[in-house]
Amino acid sequence: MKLAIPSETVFHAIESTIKEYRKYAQKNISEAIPDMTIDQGLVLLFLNEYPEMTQKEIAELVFRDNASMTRMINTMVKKNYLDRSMNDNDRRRYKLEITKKGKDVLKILPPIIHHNRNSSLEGISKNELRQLQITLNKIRLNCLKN
Amino acid sequence: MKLAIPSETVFHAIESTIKEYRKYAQKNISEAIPDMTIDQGLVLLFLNEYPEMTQKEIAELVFRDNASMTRMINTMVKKNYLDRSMNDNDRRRYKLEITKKGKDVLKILPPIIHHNRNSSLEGISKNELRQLQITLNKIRLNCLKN
DNA sequence: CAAATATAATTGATATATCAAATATATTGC
DNA sequence: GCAATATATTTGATATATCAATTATATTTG
Repeated sequence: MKLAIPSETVFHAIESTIKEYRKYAQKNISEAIPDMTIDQGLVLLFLNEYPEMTQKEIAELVFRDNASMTRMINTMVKKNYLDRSMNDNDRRRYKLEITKKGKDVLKILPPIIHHNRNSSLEGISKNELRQLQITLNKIRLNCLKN
Repeated sequence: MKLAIPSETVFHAIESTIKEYRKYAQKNISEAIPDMTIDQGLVLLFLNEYPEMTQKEIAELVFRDNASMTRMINTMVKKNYLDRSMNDNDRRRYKLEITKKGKDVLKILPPIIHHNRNSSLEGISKNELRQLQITLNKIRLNCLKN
């Protein structure tokens, strides 16, 4: 069986691209907010936009599983970015609130993320980006349906 | 600052695609070889192709850092897929050898990987794939140079 | 309404990721 | 040949990932 060597496949291209982006984005975030990770930042942004969101819903949006989300939120509570308290309407769920420290971060984070996204997409046309999304989506759907 | 919601960005598309592919590919591998992960499989393939490769070189090819590679190889030795012994030419390095169990896996792994790759790329033209690689590479290089 | 089922979140086990610091050996330059 | 430097690998700290099993509460249905 003749197999393309992994590093030449499109999957490797996808993976190395997202890793390079993450490394780059994380570096820029860390410079401004040392103890904040990209993913914790995204969770903050989501919670800010949709305050009623459950952990499960956030997990789906950021494409992570519930267990990961539980642990991520644990560390965010420990780092004092979030407060977790009981939700009296549905006691299986928690009420998640952004702390003062979290709100401060929300002031400086968006421009950094904006810059990360823009600068990593420099020189790529709208059209090219749209095509990228389309092709990626085909791959994703193939994986889901098989 | 108006920020696109993370799940709508191209980065999310990239990330969710590779995750879906990994999940799909891992499922197919696990059915045939329960204790083998995708990445361990790739390391086996690489070592088979390039037996003299150092851990550092493998790490670069599979786009991981040295520390991760050390730990991955530790678990592969523990699972009896690899033997690690001293390299007398350069005693900073190790000699990595694929065990019988590893060789057995190498017989059944390639067709599975082949199938994973093919079926997830169904309905995508050569041209479209080439364009995908080109665009991803632009992003990757933007991240590297910034 | 009670039993069955569904849902939200956690926990345990295991694998991986990154960074920075440490260790051990090789190589280079004076 | 020795000191300075470079290289290969490991280790520690911390964050994350997935799966399966568990807990606790809600909802549905006979």
